Amino acid sequence: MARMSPDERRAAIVAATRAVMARRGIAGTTVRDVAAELGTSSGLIHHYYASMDELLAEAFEQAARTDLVEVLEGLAQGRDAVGKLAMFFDTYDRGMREGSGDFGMQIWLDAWAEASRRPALRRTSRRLNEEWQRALAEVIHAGVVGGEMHCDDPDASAWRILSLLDGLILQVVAHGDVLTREQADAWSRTAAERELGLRPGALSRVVAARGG
Amino acid sequence: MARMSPDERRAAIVAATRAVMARRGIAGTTVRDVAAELGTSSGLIHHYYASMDELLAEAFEQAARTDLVEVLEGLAQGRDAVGKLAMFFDTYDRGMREGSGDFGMQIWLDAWAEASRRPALRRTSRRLNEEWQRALAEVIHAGVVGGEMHCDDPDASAWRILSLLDGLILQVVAHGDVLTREQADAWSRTAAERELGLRPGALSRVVAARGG
DNA sequence: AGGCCTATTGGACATCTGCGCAATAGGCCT
DNA sequence: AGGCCTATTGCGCAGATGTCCAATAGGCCT
Repeated sequence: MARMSPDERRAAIVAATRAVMARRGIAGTTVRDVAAELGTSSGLIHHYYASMDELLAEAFEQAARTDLVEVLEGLAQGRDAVGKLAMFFDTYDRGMREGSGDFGMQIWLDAWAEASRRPALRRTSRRLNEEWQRALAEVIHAGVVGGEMHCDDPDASAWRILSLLDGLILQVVAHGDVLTREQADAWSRTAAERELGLRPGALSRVVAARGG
Repeated sequence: MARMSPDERRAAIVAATRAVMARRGIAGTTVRDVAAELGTSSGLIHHYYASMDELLAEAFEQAARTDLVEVLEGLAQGRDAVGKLAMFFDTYDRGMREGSGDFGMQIWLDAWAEASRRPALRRTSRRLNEEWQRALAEVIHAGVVGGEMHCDDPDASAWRILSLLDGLILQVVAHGDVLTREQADAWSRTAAERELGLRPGALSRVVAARGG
């Protein structure tokens, strides 16, 4: 394989790892799979990453951060706190049905399950979850200060909204059509409205869905 | 090892598998671990179970059903719908901190993650989750009919309460002390009270916690 | 007691895993 | 051109895993 600069090579390795991860899940991704995807030798991967755990954590970090950034950008587009929150759900829902589809969420299920066995992965997964929660908590706090929302404990509310979303999506991804994506989306918005003392429908979809 | 009847031996194998699963998770349970736990040879396991997949599915089914039955029994002890619901949270919380501890929930994380790859496991996991939801929905329905609660859609409320609980517990099990068990417990009760139009504290712990 | 069924053993086998290492080769610098 | 740094190779190692199999032994039957 062509000789690359360390930075390029590291990026290429992580990209290949993400591709394999999307196909086989985190637990099912091996050094040799990544090397094959990249068209290089397995030794090369260890030249850049001391352990598989480290590589998986890095690849998961990037994949998950891409989603997070997307949601944060959506958040920034809202003009007030309620608008930001509505955009949050919009972006999240769109990412779920377009982006990497169910597989984008599948890696979260894998990460949560593998967290107890892989320290590096646990730290990454935890940190990203906390970032999601913090972003949400900030919007809620701003909404309370601005008089748009009522909430005693923005921190707790953020965890509840996020955890409900996680729990609902989990059913969709793991169990197929027990719940639909539409139900998960609508129900989490409804719960957030109640959580923050908003009128029903205040967090409805901002932009109409594309695919019907 | 003493010679046993096929029925006894099968039961013993599943019991040993459950013990190992509680310690190492589903993905981390190997034939040799089970054999060691049982004090027999690994060959014996395959004499009764054609494949490891089959054994894991069977063991998960039994472990998950044990938890479900425990919660259903707790449910039955409540005198009215609100009391039943409070007992539901009590039993759930107790099972979480006593029984197999965090690892009792770890097998659920494993099951959800593995569901997309193992059909037998997916069916089992899905069916049991639906049973949890149905039990909750029935209590809510009864509470609405009896005038104790207000709820437009008991089915949806049951899914929301369950999914929030799943989502919160997930953080506790996967990420350590991001959230505490106590917060997961208290917050899910609070959310359920709001969901069903109950006064704050209506679903508080029935029996005082033992361990402090 | 003798025979037969089968529960049980203990290890072999092929495969896969992460990881390490000596050898090779690409490319920038003087 | 020559030299040096290091990206890259390709294989080997040790350990783990699921599965299979010939041999052993326990206990019910006649």
